[in-house]
Amino acid sequence: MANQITSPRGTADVLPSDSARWQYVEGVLRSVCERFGYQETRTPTFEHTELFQRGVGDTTDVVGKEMYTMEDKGGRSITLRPEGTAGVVRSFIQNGVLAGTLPVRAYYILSCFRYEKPQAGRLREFHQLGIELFGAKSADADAEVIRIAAEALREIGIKNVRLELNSIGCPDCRPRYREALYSYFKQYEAQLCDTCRDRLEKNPMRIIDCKSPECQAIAAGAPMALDYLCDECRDHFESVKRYLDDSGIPYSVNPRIVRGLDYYTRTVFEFVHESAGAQGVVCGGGRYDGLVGMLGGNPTPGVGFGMGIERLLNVAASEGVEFPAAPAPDLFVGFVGDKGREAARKLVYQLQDRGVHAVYDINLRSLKAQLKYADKLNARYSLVLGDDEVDQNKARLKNMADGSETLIDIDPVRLAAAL
RNA sequence: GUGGAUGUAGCUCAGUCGGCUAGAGUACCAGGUUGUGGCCCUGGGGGUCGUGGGUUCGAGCCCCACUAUCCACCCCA
Repeated sequence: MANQITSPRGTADVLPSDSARWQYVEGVLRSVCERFGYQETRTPTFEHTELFQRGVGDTTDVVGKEMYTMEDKGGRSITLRPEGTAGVVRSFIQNGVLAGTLPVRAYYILSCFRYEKPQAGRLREFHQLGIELFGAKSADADAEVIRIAAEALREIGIKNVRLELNSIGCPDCRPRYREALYSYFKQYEAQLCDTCRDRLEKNPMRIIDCKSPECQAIAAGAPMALDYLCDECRDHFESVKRYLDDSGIPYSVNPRIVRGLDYYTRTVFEFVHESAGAQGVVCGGGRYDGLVGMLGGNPTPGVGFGMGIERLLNVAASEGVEFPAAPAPDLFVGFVGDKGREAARKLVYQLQDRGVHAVYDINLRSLKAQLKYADKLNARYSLVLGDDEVDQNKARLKNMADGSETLIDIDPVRLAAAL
């Protein structure tokens, strides 16, 4: 292993033996999204750095210290996307999508990049499903998006997740709240941790999220965003809760959820898994009514979420969720002797041309080894061709699970029908 | 970025007080059975003991640095 080139830190391989799980999960997510009327969109892996600075926010950790930013040969500053929303918004403004029929419903499955210290459930390249719903400001949109997340988790078979919900207000009411927070924390300034003393000026809402015991104790008495909502925001939040009640989706209001991306307004939510360690947030999202305008489009409301595929897989594994097995061959064709070998190859070609998953041993091993191989591949049926079979055009079709055999003509049409 | 633990075969791991050519299970390959898988038996291939340096007659084991993984903080998916 000394000179072996390894994968860059924080990246992970999906091996052939893992890919069935990925495909299954992605398939479920796609079908849920499409059933709710969402269409897939794909955007570039890298964008102009400014997009994220303006969209996600300069003061966030994600933009401030976690981006993969580089200068390309033309002297442009480009950045590997750290999240999906900004790119989609950029694309939809640029291509006039938001000028068409509203609402617009879109989803994507893509990888994101953040330069963080890797740990379980946290990679430098990770994959997420995201959905975005543009052009609907009513709480119906928030409820729809949350319902999709809940349905996706349910269909994958994840049980121990809880939905946590909060409203962080809008540009009308947030300044009042910010001011109240500021003056509250100001009186305890000396007791706050170093980072929180910093946050006091920049973004006092973040102090609420601090894990240090001192800050937590202070934050316990801090004013809550919910108490400072303007009438519209309060009505909106009440409606979201009511629609969720109608959906039978349980939730708890957690005033501590503030989320680390600046574009959120009003509704923010997280689906948190019980078991997983510190990285229990499987899905997070919310409303971002100001983002389209901030990025130069006509002001258009939006709601969406991101769901981490790796975390989904981790959490599913921890709950013992069973995924469908990788596809196994329908038929393994073994052979003995040159005549058998020729016949086996031709038969496999004919079956493959008819869409049958048929295989033979291209390593030309002993019959015993061939059948061991068939067993490893989990083939449903096997067949052995030798001189006798070729001469009589008949072979014994063997069911690998129970060992039963039936005599059958060596004919691709009959065989395909028998499998 | 901070702190802690760990790194021996593809995988899971033993390896005593520093002492012969570094082991087991599993996986892989072959044979036992010249044309029938799973079970069993036999044999085989596979290691720069994470990397580099140091101590020592001698290092997988002790010391230092680096690196990677895991865990926690932080942040978030």
